[in-house]
Amino acid sequence: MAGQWKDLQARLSSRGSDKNGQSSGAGIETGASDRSALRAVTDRSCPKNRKVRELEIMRWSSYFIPTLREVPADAEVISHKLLLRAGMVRQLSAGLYSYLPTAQRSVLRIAAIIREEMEAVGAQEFFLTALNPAELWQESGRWALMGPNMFRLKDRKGAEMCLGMTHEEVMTDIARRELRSYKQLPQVWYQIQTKFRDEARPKSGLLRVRQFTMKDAYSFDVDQAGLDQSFEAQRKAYCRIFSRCGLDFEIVDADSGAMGGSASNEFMVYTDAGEDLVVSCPKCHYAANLEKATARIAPIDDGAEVAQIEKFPTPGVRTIDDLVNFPGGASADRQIKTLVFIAVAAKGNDAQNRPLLALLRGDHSVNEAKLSNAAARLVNKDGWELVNLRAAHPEEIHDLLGAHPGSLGAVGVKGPLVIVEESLRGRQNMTTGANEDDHHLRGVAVDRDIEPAAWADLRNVVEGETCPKCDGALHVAKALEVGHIFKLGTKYSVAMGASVLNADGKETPVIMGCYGIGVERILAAAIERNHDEAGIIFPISIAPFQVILSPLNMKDEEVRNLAEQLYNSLRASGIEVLFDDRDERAGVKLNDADLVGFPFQIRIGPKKLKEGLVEFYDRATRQSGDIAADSAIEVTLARVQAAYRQLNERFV
RNA sequence: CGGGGCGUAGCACAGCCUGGUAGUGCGCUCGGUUUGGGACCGAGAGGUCGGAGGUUCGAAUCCUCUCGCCCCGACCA
Repeated sequence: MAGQWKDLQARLSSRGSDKNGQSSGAGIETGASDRSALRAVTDRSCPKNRKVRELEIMRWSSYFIPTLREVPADAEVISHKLLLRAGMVRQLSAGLYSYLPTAQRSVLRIAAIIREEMEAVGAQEFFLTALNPAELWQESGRWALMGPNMFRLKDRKGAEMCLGMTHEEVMTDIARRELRSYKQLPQVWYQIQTKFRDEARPKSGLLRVRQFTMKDAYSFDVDQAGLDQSFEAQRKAYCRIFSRCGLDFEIVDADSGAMGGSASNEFMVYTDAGEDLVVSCPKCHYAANLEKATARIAPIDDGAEVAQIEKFPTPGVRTIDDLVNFPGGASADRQIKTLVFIAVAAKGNDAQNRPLLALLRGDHSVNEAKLSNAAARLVNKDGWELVNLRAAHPEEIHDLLGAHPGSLGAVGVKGPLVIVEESLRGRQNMTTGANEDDHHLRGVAVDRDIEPAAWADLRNVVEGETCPKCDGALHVAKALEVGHIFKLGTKYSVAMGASVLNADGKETPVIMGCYGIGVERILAAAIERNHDEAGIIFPISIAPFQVILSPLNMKDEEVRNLAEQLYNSLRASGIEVLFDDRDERAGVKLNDADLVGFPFQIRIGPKKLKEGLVEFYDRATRQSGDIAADSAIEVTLARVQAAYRQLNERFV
């Protein structure tokens, strides 16, 4: 991995000067590929205008950065507020955002980093259509599974279409048509594409949206060992991508959810704006999404088994707490909590609603992802597929158990599937509802009195419980998912018939992996993690510009002249510089620069210039220092390079 | 989908309860004075009050419907 990284660096540094005299030398990454493509067109079509256009495009007076003084009322999370205030994005509709030029520059730079790291592990870039025919999704079974989260439409002939939420089906379709032999494998294909999801509730600015950019990669291998290698290569590439983007992240064990498959890792960035909870151990490397996390809990001494269950009246008792405080009640960890769910299952065109009881210790809370997995396993046994799992309505509960929530239990229950949480194994002298309003049972022994259809881990781990791997105390924190890698296995290749002949001449389904990154989430996460009261503090690798050049008084001729000079020299040195040539007061320029978060600023003021000095300002530390005006280029280059080194160092 | 909140000038908001000439700050335009952390003075431009219907002599204001946005929950590769 270190070797690959050095190769990459060498490639970057060996990039020559282009024809406009802009050099990408000195190892400074400029996201040059997109820009040079643009330039090539301009060069041919309008050579005379090119110079004018290029000079003006990096001048704030003509560049579009509509910063806001006041915070828009609709914004809640910090990244959303700052993206709006910094003039980077504007909202078009719920969950739909326009990226203005500075945001687009950042997004392109993030995409460029992703491309470099994908190519470095041998992944090949595709460009697929966002518009997909329904048939493909029907083949994989996800047409039904995705439900209302998928944007659907009909073409003029009435054929059903959808907007892609992800591209397993399309990639698998290409694979099945073209791949014939194990000799063609492995293949790793990726794209950076717009995805559409009709989210029930878009929110938090760019964090949960209905249209976004995703890098999605798919690997095709002939055997499990190959998949393991592909998976590992992606995992390492992801580490480099997020590091180069300046993000601190945690790799966590994750639930595979509707994607199916076995191993699954999420790349998480800790932030309160995130919607996931990560359980981590400070003593070892254990980290898992709450949906997957486990913990060891202390055994509880239940005393000697009593022979008889005893029903007793509990007027008005509705909650676990009520029963704790009720005379003759029980502590929460000696109660059995009974929750009723409806599993919606399908088999072909048949559908059925199956009631399901989840039993947990009174002081534990149910984790619906775990419950859903357990329910799916049960339902699958009979050849059905779990479509949905929902909490039962109060009327349904009463019809089923003859009592209202607050007095429910599973003792003697025959009809519904009963799933019992692992921590209830062997427990006795427990208290639970009697399925008769205002009555409970005590003296319940789980093994003796309850008939489980399955045992399962169903509960949420809580702060402070013991790590499953060591004796550390677990920590729970909010986090944002920026990447997710799966070992899919053969779910799609079997469903859609993608197979090759192996070395023994036997037809075998290809083994797949899929690997996703939310591009704009990287941008938003970087802002969540890097900001202060003045604004954004961009990591240099993804900043819209590396440097802002700020003459503090445009009326002063000497200031103006030096600024022009420095501007040209910086550009010639390959620095991405924005020239704040606006005729604004110093305060406005300084505040705007801090708000948008350019990593470095060169400030030219009339007084210091008389002594031959300019100021070099570091946005992250908010420290500035005087430097000789004629050393400004040298200093800037050194600081920019040092900033990149700092980001890259973790993987050398 | 359930609960809550909000739609009035580019932005942030007041006015609504108690119906009668649509306002404040910032931003914008012009003139002048200023010029190192979001200047000051003066003069201006800018609003179908989200939309439709109703009540009324008269509706931003009251009533009904509707659309949109935000937040909480449900949901979420």
